[in-house]
Amino acid sequence: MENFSEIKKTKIFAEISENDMQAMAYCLKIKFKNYNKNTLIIEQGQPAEEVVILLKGGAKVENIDTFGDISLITKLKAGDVFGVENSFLGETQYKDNLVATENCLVMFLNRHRLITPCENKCKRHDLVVKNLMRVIVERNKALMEKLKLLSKKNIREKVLAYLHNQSIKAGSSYFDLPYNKTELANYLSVDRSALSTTLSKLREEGLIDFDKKHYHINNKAFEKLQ
Amino acid sequence: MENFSEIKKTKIFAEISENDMQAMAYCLKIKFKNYNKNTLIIEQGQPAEEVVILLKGGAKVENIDTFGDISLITKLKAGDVFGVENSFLGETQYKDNLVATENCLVMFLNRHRLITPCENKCKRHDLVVKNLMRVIVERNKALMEKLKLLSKKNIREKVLAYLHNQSIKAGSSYFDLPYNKTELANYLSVDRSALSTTLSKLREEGLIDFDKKHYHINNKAFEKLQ
DNA sequence: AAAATTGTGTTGTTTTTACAACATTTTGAG
DNA sequence: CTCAAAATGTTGTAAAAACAACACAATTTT
Repeated sequence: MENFSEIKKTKIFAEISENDMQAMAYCLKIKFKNYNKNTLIIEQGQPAEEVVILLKGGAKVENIDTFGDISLITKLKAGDVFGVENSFLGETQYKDNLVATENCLVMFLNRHRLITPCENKCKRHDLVVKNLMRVIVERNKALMEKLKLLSKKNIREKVLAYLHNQSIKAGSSYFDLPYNKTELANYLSVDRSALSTTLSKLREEGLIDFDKKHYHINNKAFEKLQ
Repeated sequence: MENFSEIKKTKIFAEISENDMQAMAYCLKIKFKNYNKNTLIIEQGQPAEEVVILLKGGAKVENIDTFGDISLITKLKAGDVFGVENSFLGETQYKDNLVATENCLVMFLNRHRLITPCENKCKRHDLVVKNLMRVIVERNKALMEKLKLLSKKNIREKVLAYLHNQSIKAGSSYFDLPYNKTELANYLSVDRSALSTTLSKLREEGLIDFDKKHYHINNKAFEKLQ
């Protein structure tokens, strides 16, 4: 099947065989499309008729608020999903922009077909729904984690807590962030230059070290968090 | 069935008949317990073996961070659910405190039984899973909404955006908040006295008005948000 | 390889926030 | 109803953040 090697790596179609996938392809009205770097894949406010899966490349999710300010919600990599919540809530508009940060191959699924398992025709549809659920709950967890970050009193605590989280996830005190400094400031909803100052101070104090997107957090910093 | 009038009002058992409920009761190992006001229903860090449903009364969800600071996550009312995400992610610890803010009647369900529909025995189990999913997606949406609030640059914008949201939800420019000023400050992660000052200023400018938990947002304020 | 664009760190200034202290009001328990 | 506890609004001060401007570095484009 076309692009199956990428499809099987996605969170939603994990554990699905090529045969089963074939059976579902028609039912889910699967479509594929390529996007060039820096092009808009989904525009905030447009009718949300499809669930979007990133098969190759990378993208970012952005939100434009009523003041026109743009904030970076998150970055997506191959296998990640966009617009799932809409399906379950029956919401008819995408609430964020999806922008290709690299050349992308994108898969579209009909959102109505996705959540209502069809009789007989496609066998493993129930497993897909279960996978979907997992994706949503994981996002839920990520959102709560970010919420805790943004609830911190000052930039210093936000940064330390974020680096601490990422370090835990990487399973090492050395780790890479998906963001450059400008993006990190945006992600943490703080001023870029203020973030830069804070990072420099933390480095000066020997609590952290960093180079480009590569970071190291010292044990001493962990202690500060206890 | 015991407490069925409350159970059928919950989000998870919406549309379930008393007969079906009866059939599920054993399978889900349903238990009931009463809690007095200001007592701890669930303690952060304890083993998460059950999903908690508030049948009567009110409760608040709090999180204690590594610094020992307590933040108010949300308030629950009759019919609301706690600890569902744990079930899906197979997480073994509750990540927040659940505290009764009034005398409560609480229902506990076995988390393992909840997400794995049992064969034959309880008929409408699949509908329950669907309801659960809806609950999670709705919470997801609420989390994203709060995230957008906390991303705002200053208290003024946070408050205006929050009041705007609540006004939309209420479908009127007059509405009640579930929080007093102290709790609102906590919810928005800002200093209480700073919030108080901001609210006073907004009232002085004629953008909003309020008395206790009752608020009114003026059209002028809406315009500021465009 | 050169040029243009974007990212980064630093500094000084202005604005906003947190913090602390207090008087007053409201709430809730007995 | 009374009294204690909690919530609220206000003020002044200290701390932190946002903002703006800039030089330099890194990256991307051509």
